[in-house]
Amino acid sequence: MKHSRNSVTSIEVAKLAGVSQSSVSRAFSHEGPVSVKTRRKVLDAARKLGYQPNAMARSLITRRTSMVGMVIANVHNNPFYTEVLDLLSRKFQKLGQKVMLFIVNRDQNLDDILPQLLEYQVEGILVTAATLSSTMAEECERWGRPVAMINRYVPGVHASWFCCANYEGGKMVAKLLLDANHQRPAFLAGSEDTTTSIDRERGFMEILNQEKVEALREIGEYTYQDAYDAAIRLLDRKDPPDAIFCANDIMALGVMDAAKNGLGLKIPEEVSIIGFDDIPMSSWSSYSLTTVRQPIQRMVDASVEELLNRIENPEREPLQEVIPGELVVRGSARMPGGLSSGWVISQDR
Amino acid sequence: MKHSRNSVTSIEVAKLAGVSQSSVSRAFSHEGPVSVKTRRKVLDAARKLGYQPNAMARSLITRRTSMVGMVIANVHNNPFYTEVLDLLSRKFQKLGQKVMLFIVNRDQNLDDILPQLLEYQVEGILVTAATLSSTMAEECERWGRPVAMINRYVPGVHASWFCCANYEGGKMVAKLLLDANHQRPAFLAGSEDTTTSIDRERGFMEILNQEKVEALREIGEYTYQDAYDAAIRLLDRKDPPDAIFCANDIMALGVMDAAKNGLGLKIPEEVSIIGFDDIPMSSWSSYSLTTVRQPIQRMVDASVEELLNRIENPEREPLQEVIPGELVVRGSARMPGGLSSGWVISQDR
DNA sequence: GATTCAGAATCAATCGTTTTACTGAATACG
DNA sequence: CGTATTCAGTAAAACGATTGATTCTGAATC
Repeated sequence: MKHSRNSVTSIEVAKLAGVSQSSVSRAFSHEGPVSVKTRRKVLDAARKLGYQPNAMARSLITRRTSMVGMVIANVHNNPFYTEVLDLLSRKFQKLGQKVMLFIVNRDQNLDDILPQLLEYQVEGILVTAATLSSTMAEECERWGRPVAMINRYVPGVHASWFCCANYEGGKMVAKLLLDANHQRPAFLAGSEDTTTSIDRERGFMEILNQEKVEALREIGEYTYQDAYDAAIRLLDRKDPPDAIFCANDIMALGVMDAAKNGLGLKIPEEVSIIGFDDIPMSSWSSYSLTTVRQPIQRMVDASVEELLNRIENPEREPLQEVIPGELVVRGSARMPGGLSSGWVISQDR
Repeated sequence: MKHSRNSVTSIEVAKLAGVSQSSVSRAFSHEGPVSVKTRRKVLDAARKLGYQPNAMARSLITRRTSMVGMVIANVHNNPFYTEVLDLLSRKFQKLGQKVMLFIVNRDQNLDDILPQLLEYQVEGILVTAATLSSTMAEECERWGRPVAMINRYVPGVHASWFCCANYEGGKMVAKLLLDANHQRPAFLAGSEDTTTSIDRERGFMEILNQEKVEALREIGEYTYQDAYDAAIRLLDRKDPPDAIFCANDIMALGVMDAAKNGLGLKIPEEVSIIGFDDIPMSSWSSYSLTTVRQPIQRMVDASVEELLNRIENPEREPLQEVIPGELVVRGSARMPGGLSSGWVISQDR
């Protein structure tokens, strides 16, 4: 089992360049005094040998790794999180951070993932669409490993998080449906254990209750197919809803297909459908889904910057922020007079 | 700039447990002789202090990191690669490998990514949907870092790769279209610089030329919108095609929307559309796209296993494999008699 | 020509493990 | 009883870098 891996060390470079090993180090890390002459000699020798500093050895002494851990769920069934993953990864890259990736199931326990990340000395952890137990989060923070979350929060825990204004988004949708004279709205929930679905529903119901409008409710996993099936159940009853607000876009698309192709209903004439996220497919002409757009870029930027910030300044208190989304009006829902496809309404109107 | 990071070391554990530091090491790595008594003492002390071995220090001496590099492109605009990413990541996880992730643009030069991976001592590199220059690949291999690619190959380079049988897939589609009496097929190419599109087109054209059937051709980026626009150009001419074979599914969906919603054409009565990949959206009832399914699970399994295999056995010659896809018959293309929606035809029929 | 002094180069300690070689104690055996 | 033979445990040398302390230059100053 011989492993003849890359074994060009700074010592060999030093030997070839005729300088000391520390000069090689100095020439690479732009610290300390090195004359242009020796630097040139070193760099030449390094190139000749194909030398590259060993990040493990470096991090051992500097106690910095420039690595962050990234834990993300729902990548395979929700394009929204694909986009988050993509943006996060690129942003970290641009800022010189290496990313150690773990893709998990939404409900998967992270207790065996985090130790691995800590073993590898990641300097911070970014969790998206997966839920961290509060003890685990505290654990990380206590060891000086800041944690930032996107679209999840753990009440009372010492960590950063950035969420879309789900509650307010739900309210906004309810208001619009009522304004457009819907009589019998329904909410299609995603899994019960995610704060996103819960908060969106709470906001939605808040307004309906206020106006004494009763709402139907169905539930499914966060998938196209589950939503499709749930929609059939919902729309096939004797007193079907005239509007369905779905916990996210993927579900809304399933609902649209169920209504249109499954039951032959006209959208939005016979039933209005609204989603949440604004994934790329929602703007496709077969769907033209009216939805609440999540401020994805801002969530990504904010969380990454906050994480790196807290890595540099461990004493800093974690930041938490609720970022408003905006309603994107397309063709899948009847709208109040004056609002037509193409409008984008920010949440704090 | 004080960083009070996790600084519980094996020495402190040793002190608390009243044993030597090497015994702590022994107790953790299940190597060497340790009595149950001392192991228990060590593990107790470790738990009390929250000790975890430092992977950097370990890898420095063992010269193993259990890390692999993963470079992937097109994640944001092609759900197929999202799925690949997801499966790859989980598979590596299951096999105890940590993944260092880089998401790049398809046409991005990897010359600045690879050095970073090598610096961090990844033991192998898995490249998907991005293209590695042959010198770079050789470089990695020469330093004992095996490279495996999915859906890309570099002719003559010493690396592993696993591709879908794109050429044969193109042939299969052409045969079916001809068998179903299409007179005027078209190919909608993705970017010119990807072997996938090129090979699929080559196979497609091969059969058409053989039968002396002329084909139209359009080109667009691998995106819904580009394909939509290209389809309009294609279908709006005086002699429009009666079938369009698209370089991938995302493009096919754009084409379907252009035909159906943009130009009011009936699918498949007025125009047949076929894609490649079989992404989840293709089975949605609004599309019901007939397509060639890539053997994604097998490609992932094979490439991961091959990579790890070559990490353990550096002298092993790299493996290369072309894995057949299968035609999934749905409703978007007229089929020869006897073939109806629901059929799945493997490539080597 | 002796003295300073800054800048360049080197020395050597260090990071937190693994692992080889060695010590000591306990057991087995003739 | 004396000597092999285990087996557990320890000391110490790596691994490949960074970095504070130290020495070495050689030019500038007096």
